[in-house]
Amino acid sequence: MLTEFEAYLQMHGLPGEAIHRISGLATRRTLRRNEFLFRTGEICRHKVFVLKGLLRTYNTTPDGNEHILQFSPEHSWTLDVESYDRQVPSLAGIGAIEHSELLLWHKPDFNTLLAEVPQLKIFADQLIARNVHQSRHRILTALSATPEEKYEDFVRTFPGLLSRLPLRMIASYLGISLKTLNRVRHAQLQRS
Amino acid sequence: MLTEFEAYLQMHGLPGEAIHRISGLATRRTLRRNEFLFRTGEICRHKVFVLKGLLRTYNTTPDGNEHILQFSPEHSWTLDVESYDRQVPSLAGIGAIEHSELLLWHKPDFNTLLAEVPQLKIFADQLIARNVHQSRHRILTALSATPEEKYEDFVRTFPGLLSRLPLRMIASYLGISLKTLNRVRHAQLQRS
DNA sequence: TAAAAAAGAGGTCATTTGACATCATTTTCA
DNA sequence: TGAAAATGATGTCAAATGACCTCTTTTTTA
Repeated sequence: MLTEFEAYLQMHGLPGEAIHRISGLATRRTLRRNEFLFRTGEICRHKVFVLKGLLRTYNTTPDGNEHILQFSPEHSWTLDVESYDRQVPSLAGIGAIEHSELLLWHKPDFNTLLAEVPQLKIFADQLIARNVHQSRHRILTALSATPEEKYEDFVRTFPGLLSRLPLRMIASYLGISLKTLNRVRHAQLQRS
Repeated sequence: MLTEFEAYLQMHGLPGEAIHRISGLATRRTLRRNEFLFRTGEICRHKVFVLKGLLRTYNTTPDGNEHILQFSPEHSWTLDVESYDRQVPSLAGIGAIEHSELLLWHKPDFNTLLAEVPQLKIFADQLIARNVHQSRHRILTALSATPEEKYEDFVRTFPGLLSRLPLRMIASYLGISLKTLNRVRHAQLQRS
């Protein structure tokens, strides 16, 4: 029987043997709601696949405001790029919004896999490409969209997350205040 | 004798034979000031290296506002990721701010190089990683920084570009109005 | 289950920001 | 070189936004 993760890899075209090797080096971890995988200042040592639950990558500004860079629901990958790549203390932290189950790979192990399993390298490159596209889109939205457009874009892009997130986190992700988010939502109700 | 581009590749650790193959497939192109490499709606067919000059990647919103996603000065690479990767009409355009000289590679040619010159693939991966870091940083700045902080960050990050760009383009890059940019600059003068 | 904490709705108000317009200066290019 | 275009500085004003506050409801947890 395949685990859920193995089915995920199979669905993305990886052959059985590759799947076996990748799974073999993973360790499992559970995070309770509001628990952290690591906080600002710690080093991001693992590549992370989210089996179940929902994580957030956040950054805290000097004045104490928290900004959410990314939500990572089930079947997504996450890490703090900068900290992982260079193994330096992170500026961002990752925490669980819901009770979550993760698979972790130590960086050296994952690098070994990338070097020895060509299909994994190809798949990882695809994920990075998608990430680059999404970043572009997010930058453009942040630059040019009104709060209303940002919210509509969020709803369109992550329809499934809307009901799982407190509004203040959506506001934090969009870079607007909770007040403004409420105004947008209220205006939309008026119109419909 | 090495061309400037070949020296650039050598400086980044690529061996002579690889450099030769990469150069061999490039074509040159000159853009005059305000000329476009391609506009919104066209397909981005080339990978681009800027030998001299300065390009901008911009996006025009439905209401006619232009937003600058990226400046590409000499010795940087550029393209419209989405359009290049999938060979679909671009949402962004690329144009010359200054008279510029470029090297272009057709996508199939560059893919051949990536497949056959392992050092190029490694180098390209490094460039992508840097791009991902920069995107993160830009997203965070867009979300959390005040106009003043955005401008200071710009000056810190691209000290050399400041004098080469009209202020309205800097404002467009930062996602603030020219008016606000002027206010910020004026406030800084007051203080110093 | 009861107390505590978090979430969120909404009011008020000061501030920031952008839209629009004008004018002087600089740059471009025919 | 001289006309035309672009640049950018600045004023005015209205609108958008966030900070701060209170109150209610929901959720968490001890």
